[in-house]
Amino acid sequence: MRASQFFIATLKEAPADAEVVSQKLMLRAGMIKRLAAGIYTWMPMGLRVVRKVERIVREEMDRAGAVELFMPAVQPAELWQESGRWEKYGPELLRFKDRHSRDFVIGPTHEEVITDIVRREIRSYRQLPKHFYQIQTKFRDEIRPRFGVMRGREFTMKDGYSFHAGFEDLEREYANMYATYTRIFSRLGLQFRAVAADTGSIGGTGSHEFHVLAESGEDAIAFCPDSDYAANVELAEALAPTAARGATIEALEKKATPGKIRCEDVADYLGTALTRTVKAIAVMHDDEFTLLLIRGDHNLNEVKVSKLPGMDPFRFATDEEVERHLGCRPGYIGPMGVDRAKVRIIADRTVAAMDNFVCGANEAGYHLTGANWGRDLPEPDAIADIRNVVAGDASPDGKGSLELCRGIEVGHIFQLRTTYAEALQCKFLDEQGKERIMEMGCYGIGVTRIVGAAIEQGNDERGIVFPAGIAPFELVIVPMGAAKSQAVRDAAEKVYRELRVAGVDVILDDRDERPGSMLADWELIGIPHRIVIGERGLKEGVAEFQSRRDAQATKVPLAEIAALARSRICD
RNA sequence: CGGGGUGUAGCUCAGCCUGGUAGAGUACUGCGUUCGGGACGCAGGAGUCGGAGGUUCGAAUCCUCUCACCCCGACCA
Repeated sequence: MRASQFFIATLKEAPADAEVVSQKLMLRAGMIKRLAAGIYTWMPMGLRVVRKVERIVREEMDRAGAVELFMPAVQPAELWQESGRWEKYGPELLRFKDRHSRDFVIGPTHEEVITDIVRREIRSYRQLPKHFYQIQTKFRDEIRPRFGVMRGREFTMKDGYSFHAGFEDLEREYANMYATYTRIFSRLGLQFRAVAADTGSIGGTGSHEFHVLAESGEDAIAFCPDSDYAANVELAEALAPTAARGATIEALEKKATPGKIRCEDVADYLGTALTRTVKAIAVMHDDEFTLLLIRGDHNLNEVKVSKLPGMDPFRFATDEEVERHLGCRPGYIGPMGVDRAKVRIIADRTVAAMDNFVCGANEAGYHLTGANWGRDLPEPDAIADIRNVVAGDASPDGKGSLELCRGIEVGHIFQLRTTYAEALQCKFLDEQGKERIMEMGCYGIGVTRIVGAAIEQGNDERGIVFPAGIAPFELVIVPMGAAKSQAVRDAAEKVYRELRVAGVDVILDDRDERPGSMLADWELIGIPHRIVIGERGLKEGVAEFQSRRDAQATKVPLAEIAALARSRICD
């Protein structure tokens, strides 16, 4: 490729609304153009990256035994009504009517369509198992699109669906996909981690998310460095403390804490540790008022709470409701002296094991110190895991302690079991000639999100640092002052020809820009390797080779530079 | 949807408070000088000031409505 024929449109400044580094760099490098909220054009430079990601995904899916097809983005409402998701999916599902006012959707995912295909095509256990996948445009009408291509409304996704005669075979394919995804993200050059995910309404353990590790990630991940345990923080279990409750040493005392509402402030004011304080969170389920107790330094896990019996759905109580049930406004509420016939108290496992703690006095401006279960107040009505794990917590697998990191979800594998197959009556005949419902798995990869995630992970002050496998070009040849020097032009053309013949994905910058702006452009775009050819070097018969991460260029005899570049690219 | 903010040239923004000929940088075009780290000079093209209505002799500026976008909270690859 010659730069003059290609399309390069870099920007010195990023549009003001760009938030994360990947979005800024992609806009500056001219890879994407925003058309509407969460909707982007992939410009030629960016599209090359998408295509390279797709190619790796496709190769590995094919190798894993999946077979590619291509389903329509536009889908009739009937299928969605049949699966029940026409009602359940909510406003994220983009719906519209055609000219005959028939209802359609733009597919946010393709379970319905693929299940419809399979139920029509597959009759016998002899045709199973089968794994179909596609790389397709999806549309999800996100509440708040942001972070450019990482949470767009229109995006490219690889979605695969496997169909099985029985659960054991689904488990086999699930393991196959786990391995395949691991291979894909490794080949993409990403630092990632597979984590156990919430299986929501389906239940069971059959779901893993693959996260690219990045500070800007929207998901928190708990993992154990001493084992392979990793889980979404929403899911990671906080074990009960192993140490038993201590002796009730301190006397219960009421202390004035004027204006101190947050646990941090109370602890500071009383000169005690934050870990000795207990915060009470008032929630409502229908008309039932419940106080949730967690240690001052911990955070409530709403997913865990909503899984408790009689808590789904719950909401936070209003100030007025708090005052009605406790006779005190929020900030000083606590479990002490409440009417337990009307107020249920659920203590986090950690809180249940605390002694001599600090809590609100249910009187504005006062907290209690030296509170003890049993002596000062009845034991909680229930003890449960209702908090987020924190770094240092014991790993649920008993093999050490947890650490936290942030991640961008780029893949998700899921044992769907028979949910969709049942709704759409996707059946087959088994060996006994008996009709049975198929077991299903689904497997997604956010292709366009990967581009953003890779840049979040690979960038420096000069721009993008792409993993070699997905950069728009593997190598760029930058001739210095080509307009003036026939020797430079000839040398550049010769090296360009050699590399092309060798099968290198090379771009020759024949734009005759000033050296500074050419170099700055290619660093911004993140091309992994470059060869600089100039009069200065040619006099000594050398050109320069430099990889994107190298601090300095290496001088190489002109005759050898193509071979050197080839070997460096293959590393 | 609730709360906050912004709409002026492709991009970054000034001008608005206090109404009076629409600006700068960058990008683009031409010429000249420059040419190994985003050069410089001169000349030029480029904007329904988000839209509609109103106040006024006069509105980018004041008022009302509206649309779009962004940021903070509840969804997902």
